[in-house]
Amino acid sequence: MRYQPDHKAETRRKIVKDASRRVRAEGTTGAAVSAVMRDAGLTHGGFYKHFGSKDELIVESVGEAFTEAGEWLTRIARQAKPGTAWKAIVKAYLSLEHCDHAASGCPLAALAPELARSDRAMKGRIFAELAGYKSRLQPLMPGRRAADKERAFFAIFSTMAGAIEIARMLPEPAMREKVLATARDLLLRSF
Amino acid sequence: MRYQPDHKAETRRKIVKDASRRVRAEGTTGAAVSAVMRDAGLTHGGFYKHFGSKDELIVESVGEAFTEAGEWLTRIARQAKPGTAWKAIVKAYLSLEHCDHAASGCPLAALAPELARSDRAMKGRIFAELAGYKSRLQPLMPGRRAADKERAFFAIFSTMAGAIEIARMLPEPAMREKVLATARDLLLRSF
DNA sequence: TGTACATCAGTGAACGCGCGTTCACTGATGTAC
DNA sequence: TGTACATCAGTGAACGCGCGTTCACTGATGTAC
Repeated sequence: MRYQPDHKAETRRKIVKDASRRVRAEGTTGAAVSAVMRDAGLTHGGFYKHFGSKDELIVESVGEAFTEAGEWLTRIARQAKPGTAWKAIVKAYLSLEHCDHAASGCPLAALAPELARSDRAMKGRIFAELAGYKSRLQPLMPGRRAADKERAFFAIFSTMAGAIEIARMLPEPAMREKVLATARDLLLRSF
Repeated sequence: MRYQPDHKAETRRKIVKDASRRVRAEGTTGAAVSAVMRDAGLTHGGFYKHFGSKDELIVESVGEAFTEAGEWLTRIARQAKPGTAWKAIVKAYLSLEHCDHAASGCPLAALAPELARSDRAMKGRIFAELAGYKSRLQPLMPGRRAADKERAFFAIFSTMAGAIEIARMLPEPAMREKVLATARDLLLRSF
């Protein structure tokens, strides 16, 4: 064969990774198949050798984004002093760095309303990805019992995603930082 | 003339109102010019008698959405007992009713990430609409000084918009209500 | 060992479609004379 | 008072364009004999 045995699988993974960044940066409609394939160094014609439809790519890209964001935040938690993991997550999530780089950030802040509008079949698969993100991060949340941690997850990620989104609408970095700091203060003093 | 003197202005306002609902329900790319005109009982050909471009309609629709949401929440505040205005706003915003009806709800929860991605010229105009929303609602927020109320506005609307967005991704009403209740609890106990 | 054929990831032209946009036209009313 | 023309909100066909998708083809490698 012309290529290594796992060449095709690697190409597919690269397409998903590139698509994941582009979807977060430009939205699900903004990330065109041809642009994604160009990102991966390929031509658009080969796309359907790897995926059955663009929707399939979108679902996998969103899954990849949740996975990457989950890895990012668990790494942050691992590097934090014992007992401060969730505070480290809040500080990293609510940073100007995250705010100004949607492409490598949390898909909730980048895409939530669009994902909520997707059709039933897709919505189910995307919800499964969100559930995976939650089950990965929930143990790092404050609270004694699992139910407390679950509530903390929802409250903390609601505030963080909303704050990043509002901050991203603001033209001045100083204004963005003000919104992020306000959300940080609310969360750090409330749990 | 064939029509009343203010007929054209009224038609334009109807187009903007209908577009505002459709944009909140389906996103800026989902709300096609022809669909918006059909909503208003017109054909798409007449669109450019009223608007210079689709972007112009989007900006005005988002402005209309902020105005409608501002009126809704100030009405809620007016009907609340003295000193509980912001709590009434939190309860109304974080209701299943609002969660399940994006078309008539807050544009932050329906559109924030898409709006953040719009090009510089549009972004400036959309920021101005957000600033109007903020200046209308900030006086109703908890806190003594204006700076406190501003921080409360950012923190509360971040949490509320994020919670509605996450809830809208969930398939079961009970799960949506759990997220909304969690965000309500956080806000009502933190200010 | 050498030739003919099979495989298959990737190419690039082409498809139909819906989009934003344009434009010649309609037809009811107002105005000029 | 009656006729010719101007106005202008709205119509509907058409435009170019980019999209998702399809498909005949390429060409390097592996296999059959």
